Formats: sequence, structure tokens, C-alpha cells
Amino acid sequence: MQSSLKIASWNINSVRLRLPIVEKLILDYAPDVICLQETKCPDGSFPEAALRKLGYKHIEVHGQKGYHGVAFISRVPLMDVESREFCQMGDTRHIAATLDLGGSPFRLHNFYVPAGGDIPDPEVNDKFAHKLRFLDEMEEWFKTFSGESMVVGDLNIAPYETDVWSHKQLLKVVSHTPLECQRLEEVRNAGRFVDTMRKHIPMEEKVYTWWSYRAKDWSAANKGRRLDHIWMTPDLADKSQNIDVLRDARGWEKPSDHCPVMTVLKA
DNA sequence: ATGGTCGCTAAGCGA
Repeated sequence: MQSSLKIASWNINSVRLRLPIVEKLILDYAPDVICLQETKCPDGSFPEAALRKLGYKHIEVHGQKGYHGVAFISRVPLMDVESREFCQMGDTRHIAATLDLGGSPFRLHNFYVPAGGDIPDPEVNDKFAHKLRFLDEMEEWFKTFSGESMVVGDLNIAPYETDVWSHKQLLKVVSHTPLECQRLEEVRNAGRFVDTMRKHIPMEEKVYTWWSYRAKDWSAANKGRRLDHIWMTPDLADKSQNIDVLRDARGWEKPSDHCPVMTVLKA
């Protein structure tokens, strides 16, 4: 029985290419559970053996060739693993499992929400329409939830003004349009989830988890967005001790364009 | 300045 759990979420942008920095996360931070998105890896090609050697015996993958893909890498048992299909697209964008915290179970959902393309208009951009439909389906599903649960992942929306480097300059940029920001709030409220990152980090403080590869110097420019999230139902949020945004990981060797976010739960 | 850089997989797409 676990009385404490350290849970990390990370859009890894190819788990095979970035196995070395997944191992670095493990060696430097020793999370109990790592939730990955954009593994870009068919299930049979996931680098399980190397991770098992580091003590992560519970690995659950839901991937496909080339795109998307989510996974759990865990030192603690994962029960009742399921993947849900959204928008009947066949995309691998969700995996869930039940974990134990001090004798109480909770459900952990790992999401990779569609990015939504460039033009924030569902009439002319099918990818944006898909993103909105995906949010609709999340909302309807979350309304049916009961018990304690947690949602992590790359939700591809930075909902608050201090979640982006420039609120004004991003108002018409997919990921921070008023429509998306409002829809994300509605999705979160449908599941009665607390935005646990913002519970621990004051709203006045800018927080980013993603920085484009296209910047000359991502750190100096610091034009980031908070696209990655950790949500919890209220009783679980009361058990969250902290939030770590591992910004330094954006500067590791061959980095992902996202950095990990992490929380510790104590029963 | 409407660019720029990645990863997948083999020219173009998605992010």
C-alpha cells in the first residue's frame, strides 16, 4: 500500500528517440508513475525492457505508428487499465488506470488532446473542429464520473492570461483563443476537477510547460505556454503536496518541446 | 520579417 505517490506527466515527442531523458527524469526525480504523451510508437516497439531494468515493472502503452500515443510507466501496480476512443478517429489519445493511495483507490486519466491546427475556426479548419468535438466528448464523459480521479496530460490549451507569454498576442492563436479557454473550463467543471497546478502556483505567476522548437533561444525568449495540466477531484487535490514544473528539462540533451510537470500525493 | 524547427518516415504532414 502506497501512502505517498509522485506522479509526473510529460509530452515526450517520441519515446524511442528520448529514452535517455526519460531515464534522466527517473534518476534525478524518481517519480512513482510517469504519464507520457506523444510516444509516437507502436505498442510492440515501446522501450519497455530498459524501463523495467530501472524498476518500473508496470508499463501500459496505447500507441500507434507515427503519431499520438500515450503510456504509463510505473513502479506501483496499475489496475483496470482502459483506453477510450474519441471522435471515432482511431487515435491513441487516452489511457486510464486505477491506483491505490493509502488504501483508497483513485482513477488516473492520461490525455493527449488534439492540437487543433492553425486557424481557430471550425468551419474552415477540420483539425480545430476535431479539437472542439474532442472537448465535447470529454465533457459529456466527465459528467458521468464518480469517486476520486485525476486528469493529466497535454490538453493543448493554455486557459489563463498568465498561462501564456502574451495574452494579447495569442488571443487568435489556437491554444489560447477565448472559445478554447472557456471550453476547457467547462470540461474541467464537468468533472468537478481542481486545477491543481494553479492551486499551488499563484494565478499572478506566469507558468509555461511548452516552448516552441522554432525560437532561436527558447530560454531567453521564454515565449511559452502552459499546455500540460494536472487536475484532481477536490478530496484528492487536498492530498497534493506540491507542483513541480521541470523547466530545466526543456534544456536537456535532445529535448522534447514540453517539460514534465509533477505532483506528490500523500494519503 | 507571416519566418522559424522538430519527428516520423521517406515527401509531406502534424505539431
